[in-house]
Amino acid sequence: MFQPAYASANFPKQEEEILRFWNERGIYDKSLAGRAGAPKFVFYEGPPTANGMPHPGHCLTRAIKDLFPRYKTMRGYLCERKAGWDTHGLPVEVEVCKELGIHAKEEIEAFGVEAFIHKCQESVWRYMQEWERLTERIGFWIKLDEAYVTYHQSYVESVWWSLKNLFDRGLLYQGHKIVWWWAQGGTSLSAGEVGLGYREVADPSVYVLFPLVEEGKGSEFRVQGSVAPTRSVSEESATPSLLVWTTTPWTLPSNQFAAVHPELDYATVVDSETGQRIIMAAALVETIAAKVKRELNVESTCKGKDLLGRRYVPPFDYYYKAQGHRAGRLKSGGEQPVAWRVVAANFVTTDSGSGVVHQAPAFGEVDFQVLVDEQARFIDGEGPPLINAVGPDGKFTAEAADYQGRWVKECDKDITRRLKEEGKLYHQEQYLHEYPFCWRAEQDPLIQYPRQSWFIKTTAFKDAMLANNEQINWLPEHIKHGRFGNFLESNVDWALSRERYWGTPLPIWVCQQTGKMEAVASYDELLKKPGIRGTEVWDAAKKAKPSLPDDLRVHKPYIDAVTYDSPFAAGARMERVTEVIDCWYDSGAMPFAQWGYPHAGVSKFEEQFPADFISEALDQTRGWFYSQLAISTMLFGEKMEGQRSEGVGGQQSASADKVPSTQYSVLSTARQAAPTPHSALRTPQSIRTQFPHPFKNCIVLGLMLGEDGQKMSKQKRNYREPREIFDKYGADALRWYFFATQPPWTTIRYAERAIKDTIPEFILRLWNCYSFFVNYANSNDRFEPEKLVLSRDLTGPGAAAIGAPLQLNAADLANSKGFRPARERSELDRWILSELNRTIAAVVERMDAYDNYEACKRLNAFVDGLSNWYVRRSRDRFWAAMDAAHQQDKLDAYWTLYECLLTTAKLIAPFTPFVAEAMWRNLAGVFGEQGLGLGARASGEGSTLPALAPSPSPFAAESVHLCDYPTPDLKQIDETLSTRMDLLRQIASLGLSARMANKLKVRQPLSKVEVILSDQTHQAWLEEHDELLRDELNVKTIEYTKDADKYITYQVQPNFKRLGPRIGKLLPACKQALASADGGKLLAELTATGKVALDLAGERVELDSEDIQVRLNAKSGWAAAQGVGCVVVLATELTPELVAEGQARDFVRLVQDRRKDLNLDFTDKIEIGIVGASPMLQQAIEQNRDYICGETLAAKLVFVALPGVDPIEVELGEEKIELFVRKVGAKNG
RNA sequence: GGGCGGCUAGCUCAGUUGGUUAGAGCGCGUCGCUGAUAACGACGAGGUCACAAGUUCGAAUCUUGUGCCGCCCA
Repeated sequence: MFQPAYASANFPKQEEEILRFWNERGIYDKSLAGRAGAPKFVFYEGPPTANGMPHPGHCLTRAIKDLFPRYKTMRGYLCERKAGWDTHGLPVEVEVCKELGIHAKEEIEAFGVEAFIHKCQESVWRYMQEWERLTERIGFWIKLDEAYVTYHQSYVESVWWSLKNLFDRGLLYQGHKIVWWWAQGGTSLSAGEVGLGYREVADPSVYVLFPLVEEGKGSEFRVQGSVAPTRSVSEESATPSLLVWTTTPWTLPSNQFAAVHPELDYATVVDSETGQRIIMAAALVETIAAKVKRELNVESTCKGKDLLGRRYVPPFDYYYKAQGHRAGRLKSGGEQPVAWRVVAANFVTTDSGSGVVHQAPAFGEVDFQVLVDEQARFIDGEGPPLINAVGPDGKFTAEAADYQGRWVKECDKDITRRLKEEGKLYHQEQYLHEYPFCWRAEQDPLIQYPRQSWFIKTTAFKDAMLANNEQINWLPEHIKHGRFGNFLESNVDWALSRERYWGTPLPIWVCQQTGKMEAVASYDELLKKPGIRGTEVWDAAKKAKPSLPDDLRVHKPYIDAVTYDSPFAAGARMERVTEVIDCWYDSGAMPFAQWGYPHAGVSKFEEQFPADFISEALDQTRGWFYSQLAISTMLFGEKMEGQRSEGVGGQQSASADKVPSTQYSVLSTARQAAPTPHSALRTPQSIRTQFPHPFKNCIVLGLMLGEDGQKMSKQKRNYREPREIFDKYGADALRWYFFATQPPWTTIRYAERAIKDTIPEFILRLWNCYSFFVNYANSNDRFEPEKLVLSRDLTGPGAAAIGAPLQLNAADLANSKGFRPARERSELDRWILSELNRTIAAVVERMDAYDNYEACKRLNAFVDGLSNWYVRRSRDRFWAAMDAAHQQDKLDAYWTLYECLLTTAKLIAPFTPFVAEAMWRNLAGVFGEQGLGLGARASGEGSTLPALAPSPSPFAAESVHLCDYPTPDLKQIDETLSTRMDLLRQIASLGLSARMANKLKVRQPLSKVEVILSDQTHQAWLEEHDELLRDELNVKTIEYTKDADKYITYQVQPNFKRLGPRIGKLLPACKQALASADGGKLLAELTATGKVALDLAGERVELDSEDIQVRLNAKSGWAAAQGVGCVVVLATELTPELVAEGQARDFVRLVQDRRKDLNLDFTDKIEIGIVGASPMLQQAIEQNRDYICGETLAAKLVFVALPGVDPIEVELGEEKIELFVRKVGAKNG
């Protein structure tokens, strides 16, 4: 016997029970153990940060990360799932600062770096429990207790190893990065912080004249030591000036270039008043003329590219005086002045300004890139230096002597005034724009400012990364060449370092005397350095606070205290650089760092690299997706452009042209990379020859918006907390909502209603089929498969090994008592089994392609067919008596439904693991489990079926998640049957539609329907199998009418898809010709000769039956309904017999309602009394007495009151009668 | 400013290499069925497929442009 299944299941409660079951039985571990030795399916967990509450977006990620590993496990792969936590970075520091009520770096310093990082370490676990609970509750199977943690020493040391590798190969270098800088606070701000402080302000907008230097005249720059070119007075009017625009006059002293767009038109104009010749964008001449209110006469025009290389005299000579002459050798040969000339830049527009843009690379990220590009053209060391007349305090340095010590923004006016006095200012105005201020000191404008930073030379791997990207299967596909590919194409070197506190310390130590550096790959390696000192700082801290995790010893400030003897200079010490690294690097190192590789876990890493599957949301494109690809390509790629020979590291790899020059850097000239012999840690050959990229398939999830379509926000409360969703609807509902409502990459709008809807639409619908089955099987029928399924040793080749748990697939069931092969069963059974196997085939095919959405649609369609057609149309079979006449058909129905439900439980297990488990536990649980065996169950009693001979006790898999995923049995698939059943359902649908339109309710039997088909292929079959249709439509006979002209007209259309390529432009004429022809005649000709000929605009076109489409239209005056290829016509005349039968059915319905009201069990026998029925009605009831008594289980039907029974008054048609219903054997009264 | 994605029924979303009646679910309305009942079925109303131009015999679908929304980068 099955456990009773209640139609009103409490899914959330049931899920909690199943979670307990999984935990107690260790089902997840068993699912892995069951795949020991199987091929690997490698999954990587992109580490979430646990310092914030999880929200619905995280539920999606965790659900999809569970779906495919579960699926692949059932498909026979070993898929280990190691959890991970991202723990470093600015967000953590910000959280702690909030808690402490502080902001600035100096406040952190004042608070104490040591105490601060202790707080950070504690903070990252703040919401860990919520995360773990969510992970478990949503059914995400992953090893939480073996999670990797990015601040753990072993993880940090893996990262160190990789950085040492890069450093030794010359790929980790120092340079400048332009950051948004809060000068007063002495700190840079993250993008998020900058975003907080934008305000609209009016800044000066100045148009400055940069006089060009006449070609040839200024050629003295070639002579070392000579003075920079200037212009003589006579040149002034002859040689034009560039009109240069800027909104930050204070950056003009640091000018290095003037940028034009190479493809824009530039005009040389003559100022009608001053006679000056000025160059500006041609498109802006009128605008600027209007600004200065003078006529500007265009003298000539040229392209921007024609101006490239032209030299000019900058407005200030602080640098120009000494370096205006300087030239450097180009890589392409020849030489060029390093600065103060026109360069090309694609970002120049004619939207504002003059089309010529002042470039001060120190104070703009875009400008800086121009400098870097320029530097790249020169032989290393000979290119332009970075000019910067401003100190980190935001004040001019001695290099701009006139303004020394003054805050730059205050100098805008003085600078403008001076330009005006010197005749260099052409125009001045106010410019309204958004400009960022410090969000914690609102009066302080931020400036862009160069900071020394460490970079990884990712640009050297651009092609390798692009090649790897080609091999990744991105879903959706457009990510590959869209967002991600574009990002790779525009790759710039990775700015790795952060001037912060809580992060992986950059493992580079600097010689205090020579500035030479070396990298360290592990804490042990560090401790072995000669003359090591400073480890006592950690020892003391640990002693003072024994609860400190040992992992903190590789963090600031403890690691900073560790110094050792310099190998570069006797008596000098090596000290660590102060920076920590970008936490994205941590996450990207995860494929190897999660194992502590290469200090530990070497074989584990080799076995678990690369990943078969990862998934995160779109915002990880430049985050985790990139960091993984970049790091993996640099460390494990085969075509490592940055690497010479086979050696990973070593001096020879740091060749001059691959190591970026740092000589232009004022700050870093003293420090040079000092390659040291690399440690023995090398990339294993086995890894390097495999796929170099870190993941093969990546589902990029869409972002999840709140109920209002806005970004999810705690303040707006535009979503319901996951926990509440679980409690109200359950994890399966949420999961199905994610998987089945839309493809996972669409931007998804969180809709609680839609989550709720998944229950009746899918979960409950399936559950109803299941409870229907269980309740009938448990009824008097006693369908007990555990007593009918014979042992496995009888099932022949291909069956599971003896001793293995039963998975109850078709082969296991095949030798059971009362089990007939599908081909011997009824049409309906064969149909649903065909649908089942079609569904399996489609779901497997789609899931193997990572297409959960389409897979869900197929599952949903199957469950719909099972519920709304198979079970609905089979109810009578289950309801029939278990007598000789019905036994086999009944058993067929039971076996069919049982197989469908078992298989469906397996099919849905990866999607909705809880309801699948609940069904499986009951449907398969009757077999007992290993160790329990069949003996534990009573056998025989009460069964109406023959007892079985003793057989070895079979037992079933204890969890559906330990089963193999179903595979389709292609022999069971009958496409023709599917087509025919679709047609049958369509006819039924049309019949009901025609009834509706003619107010002929279904309870009223009709004598006949006539069906007209445009295509008679399946008509013979339909005629043979019309019992179902007669029942569904409640008609006595069904006729397939051939001579249909009285009911319908034909509408003939061309088959556009077929004819389009053939006759092209003649199609409209063809359509017209077919429409105006006599449809019936046309068809007759087609049937007779196989073709028809049309004359279209003088051309003869022959059409065969494939070339046309026929639609049937019902003529008016009939009770008919039309579909595309089918018309159904009802006979509407009613005989007295039909009316009586209709009344009988109405009466049955009333009695059944009454049974329900009386809470009778559906096997209870009753007695019926009727009072007040007309003779007509009495006669109708009498005529159908057997039918009525059979349907309602009435032992007695009388036309008198039943004593002691309360009657109810009911309406039957026009009549009102009193109805008495009593359970047989119930006490009177 | 650049890149990417989106815009289809009141709502949430499908729409398969372009094929002439654009679908589903929910919601709404009408009717019906029912011992699977937190149901179920049929029918109906509801669409300028964001807009414009183009390619084509034919465009929700391809091209270009515009608008709006979102994300990422500046």
